[in-house]
Order: sequence, then structure tokens, then C-alpha cells
Amino acid sequence: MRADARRNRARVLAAAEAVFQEAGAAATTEQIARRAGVGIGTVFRHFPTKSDLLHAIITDSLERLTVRVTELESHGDPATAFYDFFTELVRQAGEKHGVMALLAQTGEAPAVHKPIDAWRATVERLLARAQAAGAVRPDVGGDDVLALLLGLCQTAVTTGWDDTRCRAVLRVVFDGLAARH
Amino acid sequence: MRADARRNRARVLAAAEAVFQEAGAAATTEQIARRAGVGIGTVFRHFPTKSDLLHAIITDSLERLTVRVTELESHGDPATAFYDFFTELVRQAGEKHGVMALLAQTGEAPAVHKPIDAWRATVERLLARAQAAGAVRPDVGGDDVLALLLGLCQTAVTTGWDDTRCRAVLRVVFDGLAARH
Amino acid sequence: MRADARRNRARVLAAAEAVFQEAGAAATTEQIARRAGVGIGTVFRHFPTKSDLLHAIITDSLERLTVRVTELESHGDPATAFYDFFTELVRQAGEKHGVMALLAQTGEAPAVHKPIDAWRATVERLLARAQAAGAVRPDVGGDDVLALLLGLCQTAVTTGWDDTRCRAVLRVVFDGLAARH
Amino acid sequence: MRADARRNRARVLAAAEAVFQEAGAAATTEQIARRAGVGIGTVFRHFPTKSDLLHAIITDSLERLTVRVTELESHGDPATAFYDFFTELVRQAGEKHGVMALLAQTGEAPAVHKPIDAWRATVERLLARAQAAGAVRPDVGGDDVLALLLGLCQTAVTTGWDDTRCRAVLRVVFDGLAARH
DNA sequence: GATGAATGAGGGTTCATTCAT
DNA sequence: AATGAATGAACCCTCATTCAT
Repeated sequence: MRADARRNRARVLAAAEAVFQEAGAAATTEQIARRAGVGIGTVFRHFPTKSDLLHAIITDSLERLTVRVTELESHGDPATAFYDFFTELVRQAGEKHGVMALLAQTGEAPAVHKPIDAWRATVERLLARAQAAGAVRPDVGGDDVLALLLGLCQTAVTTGWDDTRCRAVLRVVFDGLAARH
Repeated sequence: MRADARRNRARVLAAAEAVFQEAGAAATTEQIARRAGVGIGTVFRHFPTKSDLLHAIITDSLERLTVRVTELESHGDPATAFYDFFTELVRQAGEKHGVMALLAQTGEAPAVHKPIDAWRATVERLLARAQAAGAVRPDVGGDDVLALLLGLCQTAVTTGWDDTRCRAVLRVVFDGLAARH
Repeated sequence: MRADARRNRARVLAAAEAVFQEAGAAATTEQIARRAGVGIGTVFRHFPTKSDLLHAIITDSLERLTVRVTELESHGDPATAFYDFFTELVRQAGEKHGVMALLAQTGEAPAVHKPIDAWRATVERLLARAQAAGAVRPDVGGDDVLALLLGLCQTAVTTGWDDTRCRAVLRVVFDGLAARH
Repeated sequence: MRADARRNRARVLAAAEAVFQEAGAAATTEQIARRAGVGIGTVFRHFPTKSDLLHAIITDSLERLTVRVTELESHGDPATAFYDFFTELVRQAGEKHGVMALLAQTGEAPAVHKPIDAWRATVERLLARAQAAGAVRPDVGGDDVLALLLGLCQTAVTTGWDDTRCRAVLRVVFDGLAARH
């Protein structure tokens, strides 16, 4: 029965991510349970608090992203790794709508500071290598890059960018990041 | 009695803006009424729905912004007007925290499409003049600029940028916007 | 509408007392609302917490009892006042079943310490006068009397004493209270 | 495998008594299972309903009390046996807090009438002998004594009597019970 | 027009009980 | 026989909205 429980936990997590995406921060625990095909009690068994669920989603997402960064780093030159990651993230951002909105809501943000901080380190390494390779101007810090990244992701999501818009905006930002002086 | 009503409407609007700023999306109608110094019934008389209230705040804000654009346009060269406006907006974004969060919640965003569209024309004019003056690359459209603007504003608000971060991020974006080719 | 509100508050209070009596500590807020003929929101408007409701019931009850003591004191000799009060209280105890049970539940008791303490003073005065008149042995304190009173009331309620049982038990206790040495 | 089951039953019973004592009526079945060191399923195998568990605790307690009465009867004179039992019971009452509270909750009390009735016979025998020895007035019945007993136990529990209070109250009641006429 | 009391659907959460393993 | 994950009715409480005064 350990296997069942683990499978259900994963199902709930996936359902939560999906529902937060569709319904935004207003997503209900019941909706999540229904989507996962389990009783509401099961959701609470695995995530005693809505905040716990949120925390789990963030941690989970960031872990997958960290894996992706490592992959990119091992395959090509630092500049490509950096810009590909940036591009990929903004394009995929649509999936994170609800979670972002939820994070914006007061009170929950502190709960996810730790996983976010852990991830920040990864992004900073990616940036440092791109800067060492001369592909990114040296006067921007990891936090600035993260800020840009978050901003673009949020808007991509909120206003539903298509591929053309995405490309246009990223071109501007990338030119800005590459600019000397 | 019409004067009374109009004054109350304005008071509620101001109170709502203030309360959304302080309490975020969780602000209740009662808090707004208390802040405005009126009964809750009065709030609902002027804005039959919370959505209506939200709509009014946005419309109101955008109208004030339009005025600001006109002001900037009449005072200096197109490049300065464009970049000053952009900077100012991102810096002031903090004040709109709660409203943004609420907009992110499903169902409300469509309600404010119209006032945003109206404002879009104003921003596009500002951009066109800056481009004509050679201060902004010609291959970005108004929508791209708006997308960047919204993204940065949202993140400024969500993650609480201070002035240093603000300046760093804007430097990158402005360099990107000014870049030739 | 102030009058309406006051009337509703009283209705809720009465309903709560009745429902706690019938359903015991397990009484739900909905039952109370239904009994009072109001919506559940009204109950919460007047008593934001179940604990507040409990507190109000206790305070209310004790105030009525204090009035009753004063009445008895002004009408007859101290001995009669004391024993009549004791008898009356035990006989009426049936009405307080649920409240007593609720008090017994951990966590709520502290909330009602103050009104109980206030009432204690009244009972102590009643006792002191009866002792001064030689009708009650001098070696019992107010707390001892209250303890006896509470114990008998609770059991009267829990086990449903009829008048005969009541008289028999009180005879024993009164003899004990009157005993010299 | 029968031995295992019997041992588990006993463990659950002991755990339930302990947990009800510590957590009061709010004790959950899971707490009990955890304390007993068994799975929650095991608790329900032995006691299909929380009410069954309660019933078993009461029955168990009363059986032990019956044994205690027999012990007291065989060791000394009837008067001492009677008064010692009475005293002992009230003093130990604290241990039954949660169970009493639970009994007070609607619907459960009837379930334990039978074991209480069985025990009544034992107490009545104790009383009859004390009366025959002239140590207790002849005009009180077993039910009166039980009523007093229960009342004092409940209050001892509810209001947390210390030894001094216990002695003071019992002195009054014993004087009343011994009184002639 | 203004007021604020009343309303009740809906949210998060708990826990006795069931059932697959 | 034992386990503990799953279930869902029921609880307390909130808050947008309505309506009597």
C-alpha cells in the first residue's frame, strides 16, 4: 500500500498544478481532489495545508528546472546554455500561472523562499559562466536576471503571449543583456 | 444630494485603491467601506459588484496615466518622454499590488480589457514618436513594449524591488530597446 | 434596525441555551441558527466565535442568578435565603446541561473564569450571612459550597433527578452543612 | 494468533483510557491507536465504533471497582469500608475526565446504562451493611448515594479539586450521611 | 441616498469509519 | 489478523451581496 500512496501523492501534485493553471489562485481543494480522482481527505492526508501543497508544487517545479539547467550546461557552450534556458523558461511559463498568482498573495511567499533560494544558486552559476564567456554584460547580477525572468514569465502567462510576441520581447531583452557598457 | 453621492463615489474609489494596496487581493468590501468612512451599502450602491469596483479602479488609474503621458509629451523631447514614462511607471507599480493580484484571479481580467485597450493607443503614440526620433529601435511594436512594461511592473510589485534593482533592470531593458539591429 | 439587531441577539442567545441543553456540547452553530430562526451568518455577526457564544451564555445566566440572590436576600432571613437558593439552583440545573458539558471541555473554561469569579462573590456573601446567623457550620468556605453546588447541579442534569431524588440528596447535604463540628 | 489479538485488545483499552484522560473528549481514534502502538484498523477491529470503545472502558472500570469493593468489605468494618470507598472514588475521579465528558455528550450515555446498573448492586450492598452497622442514616437509598457520588466525582474532575477541597467537601457530605433523623 | 444587519453558499480542515493490501 | 491509506460528511467560519429601516 506504500506504492498506492506514492502514486496518489504524485497524482494530487499533478492535479494541483493543472488546476492552479486553469483556475488561478482561486483553485479549490475540492477541484484538485476531483481532478486527481481522489477524495478530498486524501489531498489533506498528503498535504495537511493548502500552503503545504503550494510548497510542494514549487519545490517540485524548481527541482525539475534544476535538472534541466544541468542538462543544458553539459551539452553546449555557456552562452547557448544561458540563452536557451531563458527562452525555454519564458515559453513554458504558461504552465505556472496559478502558482505565480498564489505566490503573489501575501502570507504564502515566505513558505517557498527556501526552494527558490536553492534554485537561485543554480541560475547564478549559469549566468556566471555566460558572463565569463563574454556572452552577457558583467554589470548584471543574478538577482537582476531572475527579476527579468520572473517578470517576463508572469506576463507571458497573464497576457497569453504567442511565439511571435515571445521572440520579439526576448530579442530586446537579450540585446540588452549582451550590450557592452 | 448629487454632490454628496459623487463625493462618496470618489472616497470609495480612493479607499479601495489604498486597501487593495495594503491588504492585497484578500481585501474585503467591509475594509474598503470602513476606510472610506461609509456604510457597506454605499459601496454596493456605487459599485454593484466587486468586479465593478475593480474595473473602476483600473479605468481611473489608466486615465490618470494618460494625462501623465500628455504632460510628458508636451514638456520635452520624445526620447526622454518615452524613457521617463517607462521608468516612472515601473517605479510606481508598487502601489498597484492588490489590484494586479486580483486581476490575476480568474474571471476578472477580461473585465478590464477595454480600458487597457484605450490606454494602449496612448502608449503607442509615445513609442512611435520615440522611434521617429531614433531613440528606440524600429523593430519593436507597441504590444511588445506593453508586454515588457506589464511584466516589469508585475514583478516589481510581486517581489518588491527597491530602487537599485529597478535601475539595474531598466538599464538592461533600455539598452535592449535602444540597440540597433 | 438597531432594535432588530438587539432582538436577534437575544433570540440567538436563547436558542443557544436551548440547543445546548438538548444536544449537549455537540450542538452545532447551524442548529442554533435554525432554532433562532436566523441565518448562520447572523449568529457569527453577534458571536464571532463559538467560544464567544458560550461566554455570553454563561455571563447571561450568572447575571440572572445574581439578581435572584439579591431578591432572596431582601425577602427573608439569611438561613432561608441560603437554603432556598441552593435548592432552587439544583432544581433548575437541568437547563444548563450542555453549557456545563461545554465548560468541561478543555480550552473553553478559561474564557468564562471572570464572570464565574464575579458570581462567586455573590454566593460567598449569601453564605457568610447564613453562617453569621448560625445556620451553616463555620468551617466551610465559599469554594466548598460552590463545589457542592456545581457537583449536585451537574448530576441532577446528567442523570435526570426527579423531585424526590432532589429532596433526598439535598436533605443529606443540608444536614451536613448544618452539622456542628 | 488469538493471544496476539487479546493482547492488542487490552493495549488499545489501556491506551484509550490514557488518551481520554490527557486529551479529554476531543481525543481521536488515531491518537489512541498511536498510543497503543497498533494501526488504526486494529482499533476498529476490536471496537467497531467509538461508542463500543467507550462502553468497554466503562465496563472495564466498573469491574475493577467491584473488585475493589469486595476487597474493602473483606478487610474491615462496614463503616470504614463504605467511607473509604467513597473517598477513594472521588479522589481517583480525575482519571476519568475524558470519559465523563464523552458520556455527557448526547447519545452515548444510554450505551453505558447496563454496566452502571450492574455496579449499582455492588454499591448498594456496601451501603446496606454500613447502614446496618449504624454508620449511615437509614433514610437514604442506594440511588441517593450514587447520585451524590457521581455528582462529586464529576465536579472533582471538571474543576480540578485538590486534596484540601476534596476533604472539605467530603466532610460535609459524610456528616450529612451520618446525621440521625 | 445611506446604512448596516441579515443571508447563505462556499472554503479549508478534521476525523470516524471503510477497505485494499 | 493487522495495517494504514482513502473516504466524505460535517464542522466552523468568511464575505460578497441583498434588503429592511
